[in-house]
Amino acid sequence: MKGVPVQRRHTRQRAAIRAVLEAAHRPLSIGEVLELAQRAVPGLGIATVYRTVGALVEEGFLTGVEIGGEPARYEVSGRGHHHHFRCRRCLRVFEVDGCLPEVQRLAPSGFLVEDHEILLFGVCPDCNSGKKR
Amino acid sequence: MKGVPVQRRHTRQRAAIRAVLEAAHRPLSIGEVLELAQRAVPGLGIATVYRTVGALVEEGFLTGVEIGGEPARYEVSGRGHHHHFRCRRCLRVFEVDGCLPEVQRLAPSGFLVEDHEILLFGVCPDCNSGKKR
DNA sequence: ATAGGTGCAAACAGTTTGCATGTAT
DNA sequence: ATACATGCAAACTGTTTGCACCTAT
Repeated sequence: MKGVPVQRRHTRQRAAIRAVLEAAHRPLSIGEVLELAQRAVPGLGIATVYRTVGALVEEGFLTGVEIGGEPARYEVSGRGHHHHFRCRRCLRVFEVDGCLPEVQRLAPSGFLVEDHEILLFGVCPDCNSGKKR
Repeated sequence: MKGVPVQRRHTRQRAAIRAVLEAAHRPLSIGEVLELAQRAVPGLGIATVYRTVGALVEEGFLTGVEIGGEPARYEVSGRGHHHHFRCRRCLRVFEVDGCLPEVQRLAPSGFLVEDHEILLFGVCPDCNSGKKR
């Protein structure tokens, strides 16, 4: 059987993918990671991005950010509990610090709430000021 | 050119699809709609479900409920502002009445919040009491 | 030398679309 | 009669996987 590797190797593609995600201060989609990482590693294939990002999620280095209907995005872990804002114009997703612990109490009695997600939709500062369209 | 139909027809499949969504008191995925509606219309094809649900959304009869990573679900419109709870065991999605208007204020200044979504994850009463597994 | 990693292409799942046929009006 | 709806299969998109080749260790 194949099994999970017992050891990770340092490769150019893995380094590029990590670098791209660390540099971005917002969650990136697989496509965004591919495009950005290809600047450092031109021949980079999309399968490698999927596999590497998947591995980084398993390692706990990355956390997936799922927003309905759209492809998953990934951000570096460990920035504490936070939520997200998605801009309708540029379609980028931003971090939103803070939370409302009361959300847990929205559920009707009988429902056991273990986790929650708050998503905000609107227009980001850049797009609102007409800067980058 | 093709264009949008100027008139809707009443067909068995459309009636079955509406009925299924009205009977469910929770959002249903395309697959769930197909399975349930096929009890009334055996030969029903999945393309018809996609097209009909899409049309019902355009008409405003249905509203899409998107939960990250999973196929979209649909519920009948007009039940007022509410959010959703997703059970980790049975994977069903339930309505959650109420809201926290303060969520709008989570966004950093400069961000224009136009809408929001709150998702709760956990275990529903059925699954929690060990009823249906 | 060898366990892992990479790129390519094939395989998949969910969704959309073209088209010949069926049917509500 | 005719415009709209349906079912099937093909086409697409995003994601996963098999495999021969490459490379960090």
